[in-house]
Amino acid sequence: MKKIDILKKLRSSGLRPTKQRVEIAKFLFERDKTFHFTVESLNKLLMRKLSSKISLATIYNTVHSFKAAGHLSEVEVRGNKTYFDTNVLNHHHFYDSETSELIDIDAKDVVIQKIPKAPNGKKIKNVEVFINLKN
Amino acid sequence: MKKIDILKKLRSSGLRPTKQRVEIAKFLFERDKTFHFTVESLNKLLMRKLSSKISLATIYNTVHSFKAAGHLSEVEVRGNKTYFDTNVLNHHHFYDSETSELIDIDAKDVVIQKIPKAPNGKKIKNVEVFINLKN
DNA sequence: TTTCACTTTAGAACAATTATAAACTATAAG
DNA sequence: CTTATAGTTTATAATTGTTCTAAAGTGAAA
Ligand SMILES: [Mn+2]
Ligand SMILES: [Mn+2]
Ligand SMILES: [Zn+2]
Ligand SMILES: [Zn+2]
Repeated sequence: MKKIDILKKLRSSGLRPTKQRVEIAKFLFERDKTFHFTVESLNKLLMRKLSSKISLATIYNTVHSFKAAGHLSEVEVRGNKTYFDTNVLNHHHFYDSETSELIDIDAKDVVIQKIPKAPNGKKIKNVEVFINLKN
Repeated sequence: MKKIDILKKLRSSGLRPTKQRVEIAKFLFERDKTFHFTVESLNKLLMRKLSSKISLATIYNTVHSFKAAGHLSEVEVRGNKTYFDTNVLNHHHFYDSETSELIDIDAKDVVIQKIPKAPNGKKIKNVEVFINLKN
């Protein structure tokens, strides 16, 4: 993903392409593989990468804006930090609790044969499969 | 589950059956259906139920002790509170984000046909299926 | 009964996140 | 270009969930 696309991505979701948002978006979206992160880890990586500092509040704001715009998703991981995911397609995860590392699993690589029907009056929105790993 | 079993359960896991632990264990384990809770919700329910107050620190201590003893499990739910579960068997969940309610799914009611193999050097510990609901 | 390791407790400390409000800036209008 | 302004960033305070501390209390072994 090129910088011009970053600008388009921001503008098309009603987000002004500010210096900070562009830096964060470049960092998050100009990569080939999915990136899973917490705000804390993103902050550390950005501090290392960038000369100028982006305030922590801005990182929170931006990540939430990107999520609201559908450019990031949230992954549920044990512990009390929130994990985000640059893969916004429906997919699943391996989770290595030793390293706290998430690995994507393509939705097509998981086939579920049997699933209970949703409770009365409810529908199934989506199914998430979480595979815990050990050594 | 009767009180005598509660005492056995505590003693057999090396936990002295103190007044507080017995009250909490009775509240958690003397029921037919699985109970999903956060420490906050448990605290509120206990305050309502009991005449004497149990300190929040004790509720945290006790829940952690019960979890360590294998009497409770932890469920991953979006948000930054930790959810606990009186069902310690391998099972799955429906999650209704409208009401923040978890509903158990018996392991045998989910059959997975295809799953990717674990990454190099890792093994699969367990598979958790999380079914998000909508109205 | 006495003793003491284990437990409870109030409150402090800590960690993650959100709110506040003042300074700053992208951009649209003139 | 200027200017006006709504949107944005920032430092910092506030809030929330959880863990730590250390003093007082208690279950149970002897
Ligand atoms: Mn989490
Ligand atoms: Mn959680
Ligand atoms: Zn992912
Ligand atoms: Zn459950």
